[in-house]
Amino acid sequence: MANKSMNLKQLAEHLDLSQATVSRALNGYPEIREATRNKVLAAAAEFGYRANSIARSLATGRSGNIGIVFPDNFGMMFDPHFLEFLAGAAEMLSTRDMSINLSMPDRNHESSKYADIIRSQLADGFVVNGPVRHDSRVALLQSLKTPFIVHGRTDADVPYAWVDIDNASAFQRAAQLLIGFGHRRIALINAPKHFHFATQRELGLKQALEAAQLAHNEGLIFNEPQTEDGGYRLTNLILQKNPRPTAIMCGSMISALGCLRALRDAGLEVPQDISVIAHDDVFPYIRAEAMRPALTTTRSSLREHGRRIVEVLNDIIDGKLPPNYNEIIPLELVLRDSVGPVKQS
Amino acid sequence: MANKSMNLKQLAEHLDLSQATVSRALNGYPEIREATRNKVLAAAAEFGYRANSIARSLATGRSGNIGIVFPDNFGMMFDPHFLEFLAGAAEMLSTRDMSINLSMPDRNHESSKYADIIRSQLADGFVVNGPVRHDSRVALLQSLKTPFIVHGRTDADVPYAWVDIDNASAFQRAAQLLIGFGHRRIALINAPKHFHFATQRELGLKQALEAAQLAHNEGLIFNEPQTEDGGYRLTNLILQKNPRPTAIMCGSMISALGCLRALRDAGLEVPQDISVIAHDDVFPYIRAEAMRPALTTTRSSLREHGRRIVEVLNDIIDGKLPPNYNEIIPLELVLRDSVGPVKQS
DNA sequence: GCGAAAACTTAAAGCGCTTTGATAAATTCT
DNA sequence: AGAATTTATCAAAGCGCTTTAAGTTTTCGC
Repeated sequence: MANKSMNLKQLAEHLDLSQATVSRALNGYPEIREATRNKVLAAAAEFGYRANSIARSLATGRSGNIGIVFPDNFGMMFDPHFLEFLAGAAEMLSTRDMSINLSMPDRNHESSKYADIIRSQLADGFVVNGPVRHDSRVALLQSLKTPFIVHGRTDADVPYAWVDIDNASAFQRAAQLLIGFGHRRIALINAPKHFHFATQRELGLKQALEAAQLAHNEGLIFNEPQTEDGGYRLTNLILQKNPRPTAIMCGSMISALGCLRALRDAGLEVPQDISVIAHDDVFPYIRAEAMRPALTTTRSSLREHGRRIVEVLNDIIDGKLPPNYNEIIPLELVLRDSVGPVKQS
Repeated sequence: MANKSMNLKQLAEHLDLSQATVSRALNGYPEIREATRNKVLAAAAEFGYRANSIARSLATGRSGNIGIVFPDNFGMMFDPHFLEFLAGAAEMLSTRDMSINLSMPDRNHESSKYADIIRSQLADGFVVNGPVRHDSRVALLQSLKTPFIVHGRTDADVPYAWVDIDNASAFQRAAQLLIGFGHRRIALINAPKHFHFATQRELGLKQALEAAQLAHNEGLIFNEPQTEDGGYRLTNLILQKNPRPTAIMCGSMISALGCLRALRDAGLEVPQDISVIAHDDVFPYIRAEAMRPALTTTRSSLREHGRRIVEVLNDIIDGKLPPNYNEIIPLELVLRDSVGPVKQS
């Protein structure tokens, strides 16, 4: 019954109005009398009428979708945090009756996926995830003349829209905290170098060291995918350094898990023997506050990023914001129990 | 240039053919002469023509999308494995020029999201993720007369399409392995009881115990979201039991991580002091084979599930498979190093 | 009360495709 | 060779909506 629903024509006939009037009433055009609009709205509600979005898209040229193409950074290894981002984006879009068009890049002709989606008019704009420093997608999307926004940043020198956190200053503040506790040798378990955020985090650490007139920590920075076992392996490497670092910074909660595992295996207590700070993307299944000891973290909710970024992207699509708009989402340094003064040895 | 691309009309004019002929040639209809078809194909390639999918959808009534609505099981807490599933689904769809329409359920009027998507013709079918035992979505989608498939199963007594793994027999086999090693008290860190798969896993364990004529393990089964800190907390609880269980089964690699953390904190060696088996959904960032010791697991790739399920769903949509089709994907029991004989005390 | 402006409503075109039903050309059958 | 098929192509309708341009009615100033 409510299944094969009524279309505009039938609704208009039922109301004894033209399709145009009904359409306008539904879409909030001003030239419709209040009485008429109410009648239309009531009937629409009664019959559960909802515009066929395909037809609407064809007429308006707008799909009502935001395109997201899986980033393929490490082959087919997708950062689990990405789901949190998607959830945030979907959540915000659902309040606007929009949705995500999610697809996988073609293995053969890489970049063509975006062009395909545009030509097929499947999305009104894109969010680019997991940008690398030299990311071909920004040039591509620019040449495609389609609205897009990058979650994070690239090294591109052309202007484009992005929303990011201030990775450099976050890690600088975290490092300052460690330095304040007397730490001099600070190791960094970082994402691969081709990610802009990874270079920024390294920069932040180095700036903090410089500001304190400390030596750079050569040989203590590692760039790898932030997996659990990567964190484990790299921490073991770090522990073999001589003199041994007294603090470790981890780029993600997942690598932090591996790091903590290695520390326990080595019989080291946190923070008595060694301090740990991780970056927390706020991932409900792995919570920094539930660790023993609770982890001190730089913290920024990817869910929130997802929400905000589609908000901005929509404004860019609507022309309310310029196509080179950018925004830095502030992040917190959450002090918990995994950082302490350097052990006197 | 390649941006605002040619449409069918222009392509037809260029070729001096009717739109109908060009359309048919492109879509592989048999009544087109080979020579003509080749000419059309060549021109399409030359101009980078690609049918506007919105227009096609309007004409055919098919959207080319599979709808996936975020499952909202624990409030807004989304299982990170879900991303792997999405990746698999997107991957398979991309080979068919289709994509995923991803959206979030409305907080206010729950179920209406599916109806909205159908009325808006945004998807040709749905996959239902994270089914609970009494899941209203199957009845809803059935009443909406739309093709759908469930990833997993519910307790519904009506027939519907699903693809699942045999959780019961997987956990039975795993438990048999433990029993073979002399384990008598086996704890289970399981997902909440309202998930069908959780009840099946419990059933598998109990069947194995029964078959070995062992007492049921009352008080050793825990049902909670499979988080890292949940695994930690529950393992601590388990370790306080008297007599202490000699083996623990974990429903996910994430809870297994917490479990192992608790065991190390308690100074217990795996497998010398206690054996551990986990279920591994194949999550590249947390790998059972990279643990110390490498974890023995029941193993089934969610990525693969995603691929297979959209394949099946498409066949259901096309009428090649019945709407109550179902399939059990086999899973492996991967023997590694975390299971050993019971310690003689 | 009249003309002009404002307020409302409508018919119809158009979005870019697929598909039906008709037509024209090529082939086969007596 | 002419009728009956088969094959290849086309013109036009239709998918369900939005929006333009044109009407019709109401309101208002004087």
